[in-house]
Amino acid sequence: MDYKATVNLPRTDFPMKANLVQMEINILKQWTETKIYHQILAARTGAKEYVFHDGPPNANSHMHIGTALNRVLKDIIVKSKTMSGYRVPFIPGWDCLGMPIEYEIIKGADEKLLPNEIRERGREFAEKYIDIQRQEFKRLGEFADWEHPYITMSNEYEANVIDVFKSLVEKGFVYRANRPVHWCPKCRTALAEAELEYKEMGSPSIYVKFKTENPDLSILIWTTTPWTLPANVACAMNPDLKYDFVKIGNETLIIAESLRDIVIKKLQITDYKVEKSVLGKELDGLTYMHPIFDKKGQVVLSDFVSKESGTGCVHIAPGHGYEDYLVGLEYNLPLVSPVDEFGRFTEEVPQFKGKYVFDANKLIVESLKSRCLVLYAEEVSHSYPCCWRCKTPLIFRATAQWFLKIDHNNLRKQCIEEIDKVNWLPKWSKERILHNIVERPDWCLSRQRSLGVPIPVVYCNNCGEPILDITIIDKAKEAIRKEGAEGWFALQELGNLTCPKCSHREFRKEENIFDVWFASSSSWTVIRSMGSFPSDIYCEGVDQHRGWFQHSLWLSLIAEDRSCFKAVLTHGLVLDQEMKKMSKSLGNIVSPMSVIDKYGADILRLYFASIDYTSDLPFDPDTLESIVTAYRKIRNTFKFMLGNLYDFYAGGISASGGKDRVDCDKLFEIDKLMLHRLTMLIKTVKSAYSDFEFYKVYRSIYDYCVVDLSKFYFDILKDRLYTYGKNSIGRRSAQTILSETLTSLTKLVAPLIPFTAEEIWQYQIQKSEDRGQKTEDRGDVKSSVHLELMPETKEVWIDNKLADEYKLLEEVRDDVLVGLEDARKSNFIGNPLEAKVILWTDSKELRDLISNRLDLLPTIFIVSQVSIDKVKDMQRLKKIDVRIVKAEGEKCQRCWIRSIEVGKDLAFPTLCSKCAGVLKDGDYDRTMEKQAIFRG
RNA sequence: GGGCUUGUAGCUCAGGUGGCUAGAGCACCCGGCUGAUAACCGGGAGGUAGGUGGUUCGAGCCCACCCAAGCCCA
Repeated sequence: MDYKATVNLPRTDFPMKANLVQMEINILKQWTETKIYHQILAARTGAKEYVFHDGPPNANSHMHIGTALNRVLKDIIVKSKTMSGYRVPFIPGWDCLGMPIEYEIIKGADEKLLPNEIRERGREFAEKYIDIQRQEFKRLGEFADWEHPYITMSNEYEANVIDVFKSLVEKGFVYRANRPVHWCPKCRTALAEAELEYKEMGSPSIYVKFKTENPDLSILIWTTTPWTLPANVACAMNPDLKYDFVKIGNETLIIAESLRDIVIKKLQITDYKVEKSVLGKELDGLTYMHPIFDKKGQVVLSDFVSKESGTGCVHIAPGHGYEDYLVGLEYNLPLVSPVDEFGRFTEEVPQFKGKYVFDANKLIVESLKSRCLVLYAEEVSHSYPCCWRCKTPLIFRATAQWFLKIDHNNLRKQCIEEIDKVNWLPKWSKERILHNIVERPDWCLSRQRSLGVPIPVVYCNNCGEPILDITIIDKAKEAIRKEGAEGWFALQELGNLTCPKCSHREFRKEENIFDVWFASSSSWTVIRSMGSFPSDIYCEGVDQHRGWFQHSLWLSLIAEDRSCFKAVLTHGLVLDQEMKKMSKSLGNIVSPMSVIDKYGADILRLYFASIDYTSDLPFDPDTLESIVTAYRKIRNTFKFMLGNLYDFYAGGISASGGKDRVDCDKLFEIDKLMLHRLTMLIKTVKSAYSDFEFYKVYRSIYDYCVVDLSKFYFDILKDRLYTYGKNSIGRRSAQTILSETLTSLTKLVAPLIPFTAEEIWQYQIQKSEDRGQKTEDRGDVKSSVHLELMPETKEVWIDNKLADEYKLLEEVRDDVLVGLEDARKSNFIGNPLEAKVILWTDSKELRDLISNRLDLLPTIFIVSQVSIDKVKDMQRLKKIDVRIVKAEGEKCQRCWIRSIEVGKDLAFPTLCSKCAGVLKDGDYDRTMEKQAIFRG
């Protein structure tokens, strides 16, 4: 007789095959309909707020894989903090200004556009991508206030930027100066640090003599930018470096001692003599003849002169170099910048007037050579800053710009102190930001572009005096708040303003706009206006140390006198499988949406969650496949639990009580053990969430599913679940644990795979309703898992003694499994239930441990019998001696365990006593049996 | 050229303050089961710890240098 129909097999229509893409879209629809985000916030009314200010991605393209990582991490934080009891409003933002979009607009236009046309088209362009990205972010499963994002091109936002500027002006941080900045001669604009791209480029490398008034004595300088020589005004030496007077034939060269040999060798000079050595400071004020013009220059001293490269004598052109500029300030040197916005020499350099500087290099070198000033010339390849958009090599050019004075009012020092108060995660991130703060030059705020927030400044029409005035700024702020940037440009009424210099009353408006970092780094005003300043956390990629993190800090420090974030979480960048960065030219770009459309968002999320994001992370298809496999394993673990709980009434899927639930003290020993392990898992996972260590969350949950549940507990449990009486305490005890585990795991996993967690959660609710459970009987069970709190850890469930004992028992089990495998290999047995295991050890401690629960061991090892005995031919394994023999008795046709009891019950001659008892009581699932009869 | 970071089996990760015969899981190979079945269980093989030196009785761990990769800056 076939007893299969009398076995309590798992029953569920929860699909093994996830069909994730469709399932996610359905759940998404449901979340939209139930307004899940707002529902969650409402449910957390009165709870402690966790302020998480979103860094705005640029609205200029579809979501990149790196953005996907960032969004997933942010959402895991939002969801896990929410489930930890916080109220976590999340206002998404978009950056709509700046070169990336402006460049696209200009590129796509047939004709030259006016600034307001660029702004208008930029707006349309950004709006399009905000919508696209919003859809993509939603598709990732992100919870946020999607209908009310902040966008940096909104009137309100731009007015806030002006407001921040006002604070800067009021506190005296803003000045206008002629200063060298990175300049793109093609785009004709100053560029932000972030807009530079270093590329390998060839340049002339020349060693040039600066003759002193003694025609036989020269200073030797080295440069790779000959075109800056017309702007030369000085020659810098290091005060503490030794300089040699090197006599070569009739002439003498001044070269730093530390570089002398290298230089001499380079110049291919064999015969020379060091006449004398002096310290750099002794050469202060020495004059020399300008290499191009008929004028004099002087030696100045500066610490920045390196003893490692060049000649130790540095040609100084304050109009063309930042350090040169600083030296110039110190010595009050003239600022010569004879290059126009197209990168051509002006009439200040009549010899080369109109020549593009990079073309002029050659002419300058020839001119120097003709006057025998060049001792050596070659072509060198080095990395050189280029425009990130048009790839043109940049020049350093002095222009009139607006600056933020970093050292005003001790700001830099205050910033360093503030950095110390912020929690930087990981902690090396603090070093990183400090390096960006300590040495940075004043911030150039102005850009000669169109797509951005206008700088609210006017110039006198008569004398050209720039006027920085609070009332003007206030007027600009109001105009922009009402009508945006155009409102400011259209503004006629400036009050009774008179030029402080010439008293004229007519003015023109500044056409420059703010650096895009200024606009995007004012975004903390968004949370300020919500009364939620500062943010508990900022979370962006490592590259933002020089960008958004840093600039947000400066601005909030000035305006609000404190940092806008309490913690900063940094993640690495997404690279390809070879750890190379993704780029169009390498063709190794992976689109996150293609992954989502093929596998589902939960897979992508799980992928990112599984990797330690603190360093850069590779993205490769093989790993993705392994994540798909891992997901299936996790899913199947849930399916097993669901399938075995179909008849279990727990009194609400997460509640205690319920008629089938077994009290803690009546649970089977191994079930108690699993309660202990579950508790430990919950502890680990919760602390990993709170430390933002999501890969630890993933790994502990995954390992729990595979190692603790699937391989160990479930395997052992099958006999009890399937063959024990349906309502027996043994089966109910197991189900109690399954129920608890199911609920806890679903919650724990919810921030990582929100769709699947929701699917499981609602499936359970649906099942209990199908069984006639009313919604009001559900207890405190919420309609969405995302409304729930993380499972509590109950200290009473912790039993370290039991856990230790089972750790040992599992080691014994491992040995038994090896023994069984050997027996199988020699065809002695097939199924382990054919075996009886005989164990022996000389360790009394271990022998006591196993003999105390000898009756449990067959179920733990999943064999028919176990005994403790010292017999012949035992296999000596790691922990214990093992011998496998044939099990005694006959195979029970229902539970397949061999037992000498089989045959004793005449009513059921092929069953063991346990199974016979179950059948007599009729305590098993009859559905299958009826179907079998019906079919038969 | 400088700062920061990363480098443990094919992949993702473990390995408090140096004691290791370097561990898991996945993938792989072999086998079992057919009552989680487009599942499940078992076993096995896989490593010159990026490299070279040093400190130490002893280094995956500490130090120096080098190599590769990433970001940032010149």
